[in-house]
Amino acid sequence: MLTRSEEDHIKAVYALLQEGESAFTKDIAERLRTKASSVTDMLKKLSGKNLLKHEPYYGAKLTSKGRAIALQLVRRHRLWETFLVERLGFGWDEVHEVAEQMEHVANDKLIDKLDEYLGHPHFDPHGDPIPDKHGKLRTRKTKRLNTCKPGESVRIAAVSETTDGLLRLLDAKGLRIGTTLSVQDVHAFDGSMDIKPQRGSAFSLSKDVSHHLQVENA
Amino acid sequence: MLTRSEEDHIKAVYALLQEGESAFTKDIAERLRTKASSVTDMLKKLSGKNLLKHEPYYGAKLTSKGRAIALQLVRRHRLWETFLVERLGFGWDEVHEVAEQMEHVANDKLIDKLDEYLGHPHFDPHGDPIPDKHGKLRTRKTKRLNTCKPGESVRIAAVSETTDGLLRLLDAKGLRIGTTLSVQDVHAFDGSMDIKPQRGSAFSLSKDVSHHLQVENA
DNA sequence: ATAATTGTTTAGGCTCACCTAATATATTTT
DNA sequence: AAAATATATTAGGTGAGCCTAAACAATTAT
Repeated sequence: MLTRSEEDHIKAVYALLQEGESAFTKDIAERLRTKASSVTDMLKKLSGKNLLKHEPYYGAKLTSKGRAIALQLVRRHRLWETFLVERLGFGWDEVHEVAEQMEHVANDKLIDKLDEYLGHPHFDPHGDPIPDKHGKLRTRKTKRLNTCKPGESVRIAAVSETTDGLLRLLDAKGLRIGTTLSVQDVHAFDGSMDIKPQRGSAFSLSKDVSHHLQVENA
Repeated sequence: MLTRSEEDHIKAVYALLQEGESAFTKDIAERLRTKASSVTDMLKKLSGKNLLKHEPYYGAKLTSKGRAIALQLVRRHRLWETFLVERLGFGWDEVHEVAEQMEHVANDKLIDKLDEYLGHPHFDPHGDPIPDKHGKLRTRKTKRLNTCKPGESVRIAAVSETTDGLLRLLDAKGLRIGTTLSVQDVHAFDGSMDIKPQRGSAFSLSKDVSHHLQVENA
């Protein structure tokens, strides 16, 4: 049985490894709004429990045991988010905080039943894949919108969930999961991009935004 | 913002005050599976936050602020129990532990939406009343089955939720919330009672059981 | 009324998860 | 290559929430 803090650290390491090569102390601390020295302590502790490998000064990697736990947490988080949006009628920009708390409720039967109740969804409201009972993730070939070239036609598959200002911005522009759009122009100067949704008129997106949109070929 | 432990203590005090006159250190400790000295510490702390009055050696009483918090927790707990049974298909004997965890998820909007989703229920799966948003409880005139006399005809309104062996026993005997039954005989020797459900044949219940059944006139 | 028992509080200690400050290592700049 | 900078670890400290043991208060039995 893990404490909440242990779970949070494992999830942070998992998330950072998803984003890049390694999970560094500093980045973990930033994500958890804590200090690097606290993270070092916890990495040692988790290392002792065989949930991750901590090479001092070179970051952390999860063991398979640790990864299984992280996937379990991600599963819980995304199932609850799905519940909150689809059943309780929350906006997709409001659910992260709440799910962050709910994911720590530890009861396997609960999650199995919730999964069933929701119809075994494969993706959450932000388009992120929900690991199944065994930690298996459905993968898609997606790329970030900012890497697309003028002329490409793509569908929005997922949005990085961490920033809720972003979600409100997308709402305001009428962009959501499943929206199809074509890239009209990319401006080298600032990386901004002119896009045209399938229905609706063209407008431009900053690189900050396009970078957080995962798209797949339409 | 209260910690989980603070919330647990307030709920324990509330529950004990419901059952009897006073909430004593020892009983709180027992309920929380902790030690009396730890409870004393916490009572001091909560006293300082004006959530309860602690008369040393004479137990604790909640202030109105403390009672409001307790009712809030009871509301969360019973709404989640209702969700677990009615939506996820849990048995009524399986939900206490899980709800014990879920009740600590703090988000008012979540509880309001859950309440709405469930259709603003007034009673939980064990027949216990669910406080509304403002902490108001629907009251009924119930009595314990063991206080009934032969010849009385009553309906089961609620079952003390704390003992899950009891709930399984009731399941096995076909007794549930809403079941109507008549009292046939009461044996002075052991306080056991012969009852006959409206449909089905008569059998007897120990005082241990009848004492935990809240009934109302049929 | 005194003694024994039961329950409560106080005193002092422990662990967990954090912190700051100091030190060590790695990386980047000059 | 040396110096400056960024990041990580170690050392030592703090508060929360628990603990045990001892002192204290109230209740019950003799």
